[in-house]
Formats: sequence, structure tokens, C-alpha cells
Amino acid sequence: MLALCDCNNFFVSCERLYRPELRCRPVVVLSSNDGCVVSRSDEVKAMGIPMGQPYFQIQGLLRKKGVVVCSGSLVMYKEISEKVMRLLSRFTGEMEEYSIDEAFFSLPAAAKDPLEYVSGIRATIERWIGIPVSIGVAATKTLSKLATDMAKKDASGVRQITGGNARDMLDATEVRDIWGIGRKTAEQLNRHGIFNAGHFVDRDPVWVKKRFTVRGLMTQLELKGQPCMPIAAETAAPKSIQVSRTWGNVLESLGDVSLAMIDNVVKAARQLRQNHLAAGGVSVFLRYGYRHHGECGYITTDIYFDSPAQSDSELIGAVKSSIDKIYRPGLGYTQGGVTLRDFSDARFRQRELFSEDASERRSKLERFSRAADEINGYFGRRAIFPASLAVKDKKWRPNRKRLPENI
DNA sequence: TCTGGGGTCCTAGGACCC
DNA sequence: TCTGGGGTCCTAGGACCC
Repeated sequence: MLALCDCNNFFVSCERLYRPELRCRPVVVLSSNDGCVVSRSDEVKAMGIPMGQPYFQIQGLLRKKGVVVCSGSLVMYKEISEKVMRLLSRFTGEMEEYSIDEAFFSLPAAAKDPLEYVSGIRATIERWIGIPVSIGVAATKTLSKLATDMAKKDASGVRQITGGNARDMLDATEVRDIWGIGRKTAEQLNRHGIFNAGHFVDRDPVWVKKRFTVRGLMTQLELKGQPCMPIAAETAAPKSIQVSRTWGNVLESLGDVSLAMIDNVVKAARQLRQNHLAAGGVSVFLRYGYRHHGECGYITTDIYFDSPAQSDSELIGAVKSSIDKIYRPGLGYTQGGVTLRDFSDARFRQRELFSEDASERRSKLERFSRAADEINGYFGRRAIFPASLAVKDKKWRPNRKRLPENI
């Protein structure tokens, strides 16, 4: 038996943890730069405000309805997430942290009555940490997702799908609400007269695979109770690391754009080293203008290293030269990002064949970056950082006007 | 008029997830 | 005034090889 634990309205619940006065009030949490709604309390969901709605479009409505608006604090949410995951792992067999607010797990053999067991987990997390969760139990990941959706609508907060009730659950689930079926696939299924999960499992698997690839087939099998997606207890190393930001101001000058991008790559490089990886290449993109407002678009470029890089210095150098190459004056840049990719394990790396000096130099730079990481680990994340970022007025910093101190 | 056959690797683009 | 950020996987098609 397998289960999914999902924190309810996670970011909103985190805000309520530290600001109990928000408990009985409608609350939304905004994405970076106060761009759009990324978490809603039940009251706000009931108002019909959708996930991902741009904030500026509903600002007036939210004010009129007395909704409390919070700028997101991802670092805080991550810390709370870690607490929840640690506690949860004490009650599980294998466990896979699927996202910041969800984990799949297998029930330990000792759990005789699954529903009673997960009810206990739920109560413990609520009591010890204060975050409400819902838990769904079923034979497969896809079914446990459905069970969790149903658990959220139930006061008990837990739900199990068994051989006995599965068919009713499937018939009651629209295809768009199946995990793994997005907008496009749902539209296609509808065109073939498939509107709910029951219709979907009844279709010929060969037809499903041909039209919707192996992913579609796996989803169908999982809905029938046949596991195709095992719990990944080991966290896999990332295959790419991206850091991008929509900036708080429109950036015009090469200098400002350059600094903003250095800020991005330094964040990415830190993650890279935490994972003991080195990057074989870097991709960089800049976005200029706003959609629906005159000239807008993206410019991008890629860089490949002769041998994989890990140090701030090398990665900053690559990003700087990329920006010099693609920057065009007079555009008005609104967003930029850096993607590190083509990873290899930094602990087992070849030395340069033709340049001993380069290997020596690189290894010094890397030791320096790792030392800086350690110091930052002790004294907070910004104890040591590139001098070029030591500017008073960081024009690129995203807006966060809906923090408590601003309200 | 008149198709070799079989394979690998890479990339771009699409779709999906939270 | 003006729409987040960070990932993964799959497929088709091109380039290339013998």
C-alpha cells in the first residue's frame, strides 16, 4: 500500500503559523515580484480566484473582499517543509519527497488499518508542527493522488481507494484532474468522447500508447491499480539548475543587467557545489519588454566549457561574456536567467591534458568557492559574496511590497 | 520511373508537474 | 504601475556511421 501526504494550502498555512491572526481570514500568497497568486486559503478558493492569476488583475477585488495578501517567503516555507518531511519520515517505510509540500510513502508492515494509521500521522503533524495535511492511500501513485484530492474535501482529511470503491472514484473524476493529464491531453481525450477517468481506463491500451505515448499508458495502468511509477527513495542528482528572476525594475544598462545576472549565477553555482557537480555548459537568457505592451521577446545564448566548471569565478566569467555578446542597448530588460547543465560528478574529474596550469588554477578557484560556501553556511547565506554585487541600490531586486512590515 | 538496412546520438519542441 | 520560478520526460527528425 502506498500513500501521498499533501500539505493543505501550504504557503498560506505557513503564513498562518507565524501570524495566527490570519487563521480565520481569507489569505493569498504571491509569487516572486508580487507577480501572481501561488497559494490560496479555502475562503479565497471559494471566491473563485484561480491559481496563477496575475495579482494586478485582481488587486481591487481582493481589497474589496478583505483578503490578506502576502509576498511569498520561500526560505521560510522550505524550513517548515523540512520539519514536516522529517516528522513524516518517522512513520513511513520508503519515502519520496515529491515537492515542497508533498511526499509519497509506503506504509510500514506494522500498519494494519491503513486509514487509521494515516489518520494518526495527520494528527501528529498538525499537533507538533501546526500544518494541516491530507493523506490519500491507494495501490499506485496516480490513484493516491486522486485519493488525496478527495481527502481534501473530507473533514477527516484522509481517504483510501480500494478495489471495491475504485470504479466509483474513477467515474467521478474528470480527465483534467488526473495526475499526468494536462490541458492539451484533456482536450484531445474529450474529442474522443473520454470525459472521466472511468472512460479512460476502458480504452484499448494499444490505442492509448499510440496516441499519448508511454506516459499515457502508464497513467492508464496506474489508474487500474497496476504500479508503474515506483517510489524514488533516493533523491536523484539534478540534471540542470536554473535561477531566473523577474526584476523589480526595468533594467537598461549593460552594467545593471550584468550584475543582475551575476546574482543569478552565484545562486545557481552554490546549488551546483552542494550537489558535488560541475557544469559542462551554461545557458543564459534575457527577456525584454512586457507581453501585450509593444516590443518584447527573448534573447539567449549557450556556452560550453572545455572541461566542466564549478567555481563562482569561472561561471561568472562565462555569464559576463555571454551578456556582453547578446546585450543590445535600448531594449528595457525585465527578466533574466541562467541554466547550468551537462553535469558531471565534480569528485571524479579529469585533469587537463595539455595545460597543467589551467588545472592548477581551476582547482584553486574551486577550493576558494567551497570555502566561501562553508563560511556562508556558518554565518548566514550572504557572509561572503562577489564584490561586484556589493551595491547599495540593487535595482534588480524583485518587489515584495506585501510583507508584514510594509502593511 | 524503381528506395539498402540498421544503428546511435543530439537537439528542439511539446507536455506535464508543483 | 503591469503576468513566478524550477524542474522532468518523451518524441520526431536530422546528422552521422558502417
